Amino acid sequence: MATLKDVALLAGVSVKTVSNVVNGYSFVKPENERRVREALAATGYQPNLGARNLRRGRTGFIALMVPELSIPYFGELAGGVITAAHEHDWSVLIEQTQGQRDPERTTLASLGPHMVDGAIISPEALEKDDFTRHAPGIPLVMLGEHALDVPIDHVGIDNVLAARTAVRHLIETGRRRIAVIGQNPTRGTATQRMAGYREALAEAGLPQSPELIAPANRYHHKDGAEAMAQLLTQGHVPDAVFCFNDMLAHGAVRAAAEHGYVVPRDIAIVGFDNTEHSAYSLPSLTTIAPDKTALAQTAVDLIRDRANGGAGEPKDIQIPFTLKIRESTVGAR
Amino acid sequence: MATLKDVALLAGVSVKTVSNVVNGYSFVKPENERRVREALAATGYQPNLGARNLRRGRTGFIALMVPELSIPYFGELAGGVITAAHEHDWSVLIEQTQGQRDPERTTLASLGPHMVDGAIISPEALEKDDFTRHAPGIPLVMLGEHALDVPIDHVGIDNVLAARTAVRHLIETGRRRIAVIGQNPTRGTATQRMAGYREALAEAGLPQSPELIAPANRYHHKDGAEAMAQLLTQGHVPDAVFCFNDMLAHGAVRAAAEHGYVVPRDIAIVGFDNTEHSAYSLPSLTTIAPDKTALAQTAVDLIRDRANGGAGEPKDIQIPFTLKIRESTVGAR
DNA sequence: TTGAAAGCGCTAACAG
DNA sequence: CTGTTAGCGCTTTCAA
Repeated sequence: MATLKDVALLAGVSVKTVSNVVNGYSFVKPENERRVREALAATGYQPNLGARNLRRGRTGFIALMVPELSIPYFGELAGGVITAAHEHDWSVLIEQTQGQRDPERTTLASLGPHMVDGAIISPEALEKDDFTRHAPGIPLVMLGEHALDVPIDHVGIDNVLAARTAVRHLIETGRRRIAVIGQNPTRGTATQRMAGYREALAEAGLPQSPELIAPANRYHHKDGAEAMAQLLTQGHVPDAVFCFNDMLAHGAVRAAAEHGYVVPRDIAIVGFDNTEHSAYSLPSLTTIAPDKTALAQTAVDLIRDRANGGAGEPKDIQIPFTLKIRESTVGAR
Repeated sequence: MATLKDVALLAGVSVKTVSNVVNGYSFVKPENERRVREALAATGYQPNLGARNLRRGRTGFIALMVPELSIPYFGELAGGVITAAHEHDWSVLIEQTQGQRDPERTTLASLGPHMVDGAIISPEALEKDDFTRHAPGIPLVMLGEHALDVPIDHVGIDNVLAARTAVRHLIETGRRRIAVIGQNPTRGTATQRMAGYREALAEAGLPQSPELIAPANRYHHKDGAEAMAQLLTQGHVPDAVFCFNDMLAHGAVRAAAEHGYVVPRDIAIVGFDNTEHSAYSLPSLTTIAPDKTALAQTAVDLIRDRANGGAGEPKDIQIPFTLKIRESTVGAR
């Protein structure tokens, strides 16, 4: 691999001059520039980013920490982050945590200022303590939850309100026995969505029935299907279910069908995330749709601001969401 | 940020000794080790990976280039690659190309030996020429397609055989007018799957009807739904459809339903990729299931072998696949 | 305008 | 066992 020095030698000039040409700095004597360019081409010189960054004190990378890329929501989000990051000449490093505290903490701690220029983290189980202890010394932005009282930039949607909106919709369409799937005290997301669920019930004067609250460890189809099956076989048949993400919801729809219930006639189901599939499933899924593009953009912008030395209070930015009303609650088909 | 030197100063030893302790090298006098460890703790020392890698001539990163992370198949695959890479102390950098030649080429060219130690690429539209011109000088492994005759390690499934298997299954279950959705001459994947489709038809002595071949530019639900709608409204009603990925298939199922056709009674549908959703949709989707974990593992292993200096002929590794027979072709429910 | 030289933080010879 | 020292490839004063 050709280095600056090689090029300089070949062109018969100093490293500085070559560096100047490469970086388009101050005026270089045309004659020299020509020779440098020739040497550059002849050697096929490619700058060593590692060395350059060492010198400049930046890395050219930002990290993105998500539970699992195999969850379509995070796949979609990650895609958006990569796109947004490219606009600031950043490449994106992705780490997975399974939404568990230990991997989240370890990953956080491993994020040195020498690896990445900043990190976007989507923590589920992290505690305040983990932050204070393992602050990686780089700009950080939290994506999604904000149950933690830590002085870090945050971007997300109003989870409590979103959950309340979803449940309210079920109530407005006449449902009364509304179950929830996804309860999980170790997940920040779950806690907030539970709160919204309870608020909506309270608001409508409906009873809170513990037997209609189904926990879920992971948030895959399987978990939704199992939770739904359990509700149905234990005789706690709801007339609607609010699921904490779309995968749980699709699993629940399937389980309901397998048990002979028709969605939405017998049971209405609403999800959360509006992943691409939900507009095409049978029935299509009513769900909360966060503006994922804005989420990704904003997160990257926040990192950029801090990386450029932006100081001041941590920001907390709310991104809009909408409720997509589809067949799983109003049964158009 | 504390450096080795700071630690050495504080511990009253040389940098070398600190480096030895940090890297667990040769025996260090216990007394010194203790002092070093104290200093390490006191300063909260974190090695500067950039500098270390500069010295070692490695970067600690591998790149993964995929069309879109928002396609669940690639999300699942990327998750597997990240997991496998971690076992070799690599972090994974993800780049998206939209399956288009230009971004693929640009990304390939930008992959210097100083950015990453290797790259796993899942090219769709790249041509041989692009490789010879923009070879990044790092270990490369192609994931998925292998239409190109370039001397690069490759891991994938036998696409032609897989496609043939899928179509054969349709024929065996009595289908005769078998359409295909996803044809696209610029995509390597599509070309191979078309070949398998044709082989299966020929094998069974079925006619090849051009009007049953529906192209698709992108491979999302939308594209599948549109292609299906077009087939149906133009009067080319098939009794089965082979879709080049699961998203197209789900879109097609939905469009069929919207036009009043029942899957699989009127039209059987088979997909490709076996993304998580396909086991839970209504109807669940018959699809080709590549062993994604093996795919990811093997790709990383190939990079590792080359990065460790492994020479020799480019390898071409075939990963097994199975045909998951589900409701969309045999209608259990 | 260009060259020489220092140094980013680290590792690896090479002495001691 | 440990210290000294020379770079890895690059950018950046500082002089010339």
